[in-house]
Amino acid sequence: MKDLLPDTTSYRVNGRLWIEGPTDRFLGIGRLELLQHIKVQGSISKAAQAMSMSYKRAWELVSSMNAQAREPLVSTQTGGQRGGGAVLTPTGEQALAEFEAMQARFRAFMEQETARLLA
Amino acid sequence: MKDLLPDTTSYRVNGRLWIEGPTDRFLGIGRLELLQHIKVQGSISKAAQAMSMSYKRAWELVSSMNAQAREPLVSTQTGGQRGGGAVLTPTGEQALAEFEAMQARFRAFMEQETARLLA
DNA sequence: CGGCGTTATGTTTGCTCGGGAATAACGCTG
DNA sequence: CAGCGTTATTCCCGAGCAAACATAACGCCG
Repeated sequence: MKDLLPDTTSYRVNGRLWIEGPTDRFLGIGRLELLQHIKVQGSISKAAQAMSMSYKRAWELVSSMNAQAREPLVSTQTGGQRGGGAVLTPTGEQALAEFEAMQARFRAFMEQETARLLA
Repeated sequence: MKDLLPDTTSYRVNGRLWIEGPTDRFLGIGRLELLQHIKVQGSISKAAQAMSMSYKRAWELVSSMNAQAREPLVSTQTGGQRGGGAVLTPTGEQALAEFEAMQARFRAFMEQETARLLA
């Protein structure tokens, strides 16, 4: 492959990986990052802001994930101390960890393929 | 992961893989299928038709691939016997074969991850 | 030499998706 | 009990992107 590319070093293998159910996407890199931000920020709106994503979209993603899992990944509260907030449930923590690991394996796969590209 | 999914058998890992350069995408599954159809049909317009893709889009993809590779992947001719046509160059054949192999490895990776999902 | 099917390319049209605004409800907190 | 920041939800609009349309050029072939 390298012999048909002009500048071999500037090309690389890239991709996206996700878990999908019968109807919708369940978990992808975007949703993963959203979960990570929610874990840190403790709120959907703060997480959305930090990713420069609209609150509406962030809420829709959370809603979609919660609807598809056996138990919600994110637990939300309206009103209260800081106006409300959102935290990861144990289920959410588990999903986060496992999909992070899957993503890591995927990154390794892509690096291997990139290396093969230039070999 | 399986213990947090409602119906374990209906979820699977899916994804997209591509080769990208400094500016554009170079080769992905869509472009691969387009090359396969061009090889069979001998024309961009027939290939586009067979994929229910617009001719313009198909032509743009071919143009992008040809511009990025050291030598064109597709050779075209206007006018003549059958009005013109398009065939894969040896470079195109090689790119096709190598990316098909990469795709096959990617499919295997996704199947492995799907299996791990349900384990 | 006119017709055909193709490549090649610009222009317009249309549609979908997400962004943003608007609004309500909620429950601490001063 | 008013205020605040959050969740939750609806509605409208614009940007972006791909399809559709239009047109030119090309070169064999009857």
